Amino acid sequence: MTGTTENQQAVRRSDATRAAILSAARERFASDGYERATIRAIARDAKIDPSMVMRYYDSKAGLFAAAVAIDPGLPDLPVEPREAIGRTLVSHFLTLWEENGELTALMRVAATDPAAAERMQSVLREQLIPLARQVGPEPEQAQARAALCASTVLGLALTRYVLRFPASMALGREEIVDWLGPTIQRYLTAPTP
Amino acid sequence: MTGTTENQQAVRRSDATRAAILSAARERFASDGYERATIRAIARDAKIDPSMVMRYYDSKAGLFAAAVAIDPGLPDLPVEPREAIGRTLVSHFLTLWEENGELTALMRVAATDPAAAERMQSVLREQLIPLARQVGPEPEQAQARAALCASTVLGLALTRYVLRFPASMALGREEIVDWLGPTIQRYLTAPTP
DNA sequence: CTGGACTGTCAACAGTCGTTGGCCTACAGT
DNA sequence: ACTGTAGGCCAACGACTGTTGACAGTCCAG
Repeated sequence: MTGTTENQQAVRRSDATRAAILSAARERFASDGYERATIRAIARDAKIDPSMVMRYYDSKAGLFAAAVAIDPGLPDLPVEPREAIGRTLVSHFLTLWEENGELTALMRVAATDPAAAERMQSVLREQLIPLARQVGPEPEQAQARAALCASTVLGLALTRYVLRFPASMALGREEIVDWLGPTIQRYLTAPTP
Repeated sequence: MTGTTENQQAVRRSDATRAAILSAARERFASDGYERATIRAIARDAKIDPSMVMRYYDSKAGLFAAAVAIDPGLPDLPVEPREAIGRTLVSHFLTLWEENGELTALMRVAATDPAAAERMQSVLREQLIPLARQVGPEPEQAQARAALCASTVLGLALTRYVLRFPASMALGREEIVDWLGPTIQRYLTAPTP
């Protein structure tokens, strides 16, 4: 056991270093992608030796996994009133992306790494499809409806946070909710066209 | 001059090799992204020596530029009837993406390479914004409307061709046009919400 | 005070990458 | 037939990568 207490969760002296590594890794992965974000560069940012990264996170893949571990927390969304679910979802996703830079990193990497793509898909499978089944008509169409919602939301994230199109970054938060809200609402609740 | 004819466009003996390199490069870039698609692997696929790639395309960057040179050809789209522009655009984009695998390669690379991202943005700037200015009300909002359309279409391409979400790949062509068509139509022609 | 575990540094390994230059072969123009 | 040039292969360079092991200082428990 380490630390000054006998608590089950020990406070290690290296926690600050671990956090510095993780923070630097998130920035580098988000801006450079997986391959171009080198362990040496991350270590330089965190002002430690590259070998420390290996000691604390085993490998580059392990570091990435730790850096993008995040929970979108969709299940806690208020489903009522049902006619506002579209705007609620869009608004929730906007804050999620703006608060967590690791989502940009995850998406940049997912573009070329199947494992990261699978991780993004799990959000759709475990959170968006159940939600579509819950609020939409014809539960057997929940897959299609959820896929459309994912494409809408991820499309905005792509042009705004990953590709950084000026025209997309210029959109105001309210503007986005006003335009995308009804779209999501229709995908989730409208009858099949 | 080379070749058996005196035409202004000489037929070089190496044209077959050039084409083989370009084809192999498109496949590798599309499936692996820029960094993981090595010149050695591309050369192996094309059954030639890696140094030939350098001879014909100068560098890896030059090869990539040649591999993703493509014209979306939006300007020739029929604008009439105006109430069908949404479905027309979606349908056009679908065939475009399904016929040209290099678009997937371009998007995969654009996720981490600013130059490729700029190239994607140029489509929006030079083709989508003018179209929005042409068919939509309030021309000063053409930027925002075009950005929303780009996010819609690229979002579908992302989930369907890049991330390959099963739920998105399961959507039929008609289904996509039926759902996304009205969305694009609204983004382009509806009054500001 | 002392031993051992923890935090950190340094140098090096083995592999891969893009890229280069030399060399051989085969074809085309004269 | 002869020769210059283009097509192609081979071996190697230098740089950079993830990863490893040996070594030094630091802290805490006994």
